[in-house]
Amino acid sequence: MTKKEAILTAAQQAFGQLGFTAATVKDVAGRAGVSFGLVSHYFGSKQDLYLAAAFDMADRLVDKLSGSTGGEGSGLDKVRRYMAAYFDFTEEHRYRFPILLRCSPFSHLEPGVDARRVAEKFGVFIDILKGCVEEGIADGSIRPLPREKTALIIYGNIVGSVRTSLLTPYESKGIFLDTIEHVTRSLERHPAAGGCWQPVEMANADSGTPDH
Amino acid sequence: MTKKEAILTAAQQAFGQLGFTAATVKDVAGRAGVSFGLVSHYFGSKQDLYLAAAFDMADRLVDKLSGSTGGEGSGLDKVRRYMAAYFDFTEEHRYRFPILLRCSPFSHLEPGVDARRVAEKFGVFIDILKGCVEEGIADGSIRPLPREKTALIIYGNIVGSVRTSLLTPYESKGIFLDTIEHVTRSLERHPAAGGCWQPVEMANADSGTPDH
Amino acid sequence: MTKKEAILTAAQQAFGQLGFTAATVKDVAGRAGVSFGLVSHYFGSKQDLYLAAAFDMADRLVDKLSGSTGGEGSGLDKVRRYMAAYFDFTEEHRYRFPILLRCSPFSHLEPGVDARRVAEKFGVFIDILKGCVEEGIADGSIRPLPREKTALIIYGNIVGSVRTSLLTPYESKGIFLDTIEHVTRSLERHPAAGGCWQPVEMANADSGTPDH
Amino acid sequence: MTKKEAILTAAQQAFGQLGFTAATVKDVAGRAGVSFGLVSHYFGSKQDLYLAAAFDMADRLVDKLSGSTGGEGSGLDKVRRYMAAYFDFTEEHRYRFPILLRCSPFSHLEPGVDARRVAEKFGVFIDILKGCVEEGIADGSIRPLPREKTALIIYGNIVGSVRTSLLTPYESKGIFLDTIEHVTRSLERHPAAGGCWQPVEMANADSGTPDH
DNA sequence: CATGAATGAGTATTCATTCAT
DNA sequence: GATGAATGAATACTCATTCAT
Repeated sequence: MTKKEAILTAAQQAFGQLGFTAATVKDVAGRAGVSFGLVSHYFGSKQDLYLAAAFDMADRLVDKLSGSTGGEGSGLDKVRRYMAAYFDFTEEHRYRFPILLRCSPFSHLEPGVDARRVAEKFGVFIDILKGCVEEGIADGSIRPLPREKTALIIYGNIVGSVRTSLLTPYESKGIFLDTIEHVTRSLERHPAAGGCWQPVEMANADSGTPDH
Repeated sequence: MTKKEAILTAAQQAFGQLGFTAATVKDVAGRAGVSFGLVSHYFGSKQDLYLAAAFDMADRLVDKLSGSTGGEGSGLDKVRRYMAAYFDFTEEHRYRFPILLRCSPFSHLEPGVDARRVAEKFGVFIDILKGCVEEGIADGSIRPLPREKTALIIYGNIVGSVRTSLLTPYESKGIFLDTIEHVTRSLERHPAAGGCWQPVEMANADSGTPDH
Repeated sequence: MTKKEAILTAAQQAFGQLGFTAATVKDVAGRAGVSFGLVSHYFGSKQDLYLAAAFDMADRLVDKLSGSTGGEGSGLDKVRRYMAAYFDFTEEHRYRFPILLRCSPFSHLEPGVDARRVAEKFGVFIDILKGCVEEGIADGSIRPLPREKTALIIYGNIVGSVRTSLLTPYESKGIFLDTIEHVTRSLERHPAAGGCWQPVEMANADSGTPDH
Repeated sequence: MTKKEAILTAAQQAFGQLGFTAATVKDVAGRAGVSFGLVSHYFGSKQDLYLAAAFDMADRLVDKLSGSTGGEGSGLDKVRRYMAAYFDFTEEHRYRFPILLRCSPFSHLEPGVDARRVAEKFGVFIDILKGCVEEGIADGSIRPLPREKTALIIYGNIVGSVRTSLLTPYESKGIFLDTIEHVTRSLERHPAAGGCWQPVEMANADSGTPDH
């Protein structure tokens, strides 16, 4: 790993734990094992570093979501695969993911962070999910529901459970799978049949092998 | 309004907008129209002020939720009334509520804030909701589901939609009512009948008359 | 004890322990069990209170030294009685005396304290001692030594041992009596005879009954 | 002189004049001609700077006292040389020495200063002096006296005269030499002979060439 | 007499940023 | 590429003092 990569990883962890304001450039440099001068040498200002760290994680997540929602399957299946991939990603990057909880349009952006650039970047997450919902309504696996709002509600559902799992002290083992079922029950057009969708697979359903 | 109350209200707004670290005591004093010395005179340290501001809002919300979930009705009804009351509260206190989004165990607590005191305070929100779920399972209005996790998922649903509505630039008009239906569809035991629950009433269903 | 007296006593203790700058008016009020407004009501500014507290102790000490050095006896005897009275006083007022260690021309006066008023007040201590030395030289009990400097050296001897006893963690039990002998050996004109002076009596030679 | 050294020297002067609480970091930076940020960059907190400044002077003084009390001579001679070296040091560093008057176990340590670290450091001064006294008692140049207490009394004598000279407005020219004679008369075993000790030499007997 | 609300100057400390090496 | 010396703006907090009740 180059020193530049080390700085980026350290920034993701530091900002994820402490937030933009409370994390310090010196702390990032310390975690990365480099002098603090090198941070600005590579990434410029603190805000630039923050966005670089967040966007790097966002890009990885977009890749994963795009990959998971492609291919065969009903729209409802794809919604389920989207959720599973999202949850999987949070556990895969347990220490680096939290920056996305902070640097997102669903969170309070701290002053000094350019909100427009963030909203633009994260619109993609909603768009991919909305595409799955639309597909499901078209193929009959999902009830006729308002597309945009339904995507937002599901996304809120996802983030809500991620927050519960990562941040709270409450007992939430297995909440990710339950959340997928919760959403499925609400969306599915033919609950009686029960066979309109495939079971999801999550690499790290309970504990997994997180980074670091 | 006494100056002490003015400081508390100003703190709720300032911390809600900017967060614990980024908000400054000077800013709070300025919003309240008092000298900054008076802030520490009444509330001590910044952290004490932060918790006082958050707990004041939490107490108000607990009162509202307790009141709304009492009385007649099925467990599913009570879940619906809980959600309606919660959403109502966010719109009623549009400028003072956000501190509860930040100072909660579902959020990253900024360094310097005592996490235990927060978790203890907010456990009540989950407990009330869990009580409604248990009641619904007992009276047959809600499917047999894991009680604790279901309460957490619903709570995550609520907070997810509040975040979408208050923080994102996405089009989310009416998302609160849709979220209630989303949760209802997922929980209800007899979807066919459709009559196990009563329509909810929200004082501020779309825009309302927020504070300030 | 009136509240005014309580404030003065509290000030002597607080300033003695913490010094002028580090002690606070609020702390003095707290020790005295009165509101801090009352302190300035009675004593005006912090500096005025400081000097009032110090001068009150100084006046008590001057009375004691004057009383002890009067009456019969050789000059050397009077020097010995002066020292004994001084040491006695420090033990009698163990918690209130230290302000005199701080507020004296032999100490660094903290900025904000009027040095002239202090030097004027404390000149009396040296003058009384110098009078004893002069008497001793005249009556032959003390060697012919420079009067002023000898008084200053003895006074330094006294204060040095008081500091050792009150402030240091070093083993110094009985140091007051040894200091008197140390000074006597240095001053006496006829050491061989050994009978030119009377034994001193100290009320609290080792531990005593200090105030508070 | 590097900026770091300049800060240390400035701190010695500022703390010596004003004391720990009253001296400000800003003042130290101003005297050293550097920005105040550099002070914490090099020395951390104000307390760390205070101890660094005091211990630097203490180390210099220990070196001087050790050097002066080594070599040939009776124990009484060594006590005299110890005193001469001590007095010499105070005049050599007239503006930087006073911090040792403040930051010593013989002074009130201001709140915020670690008393144990100070007591440990300054125990050496007493130990060296006690060594000389013991030597003198052994070789017969000093009367049989309690070793520890005698060392403490002499040390108090020294500090008393230093305080008189440096701090008071009283006429004290030549007091250092008189103090040495005062102590000598008290300690010497054979005053009649008068030849058991050598005359001391002080580099700066009256005014000298102080620093700065 | 007595209280404490209210003010604002002053201080230590943190930290992003720049720049010479 | 890499370091850390150097700066100064910003902030939480303390505290003496004033004044209305």
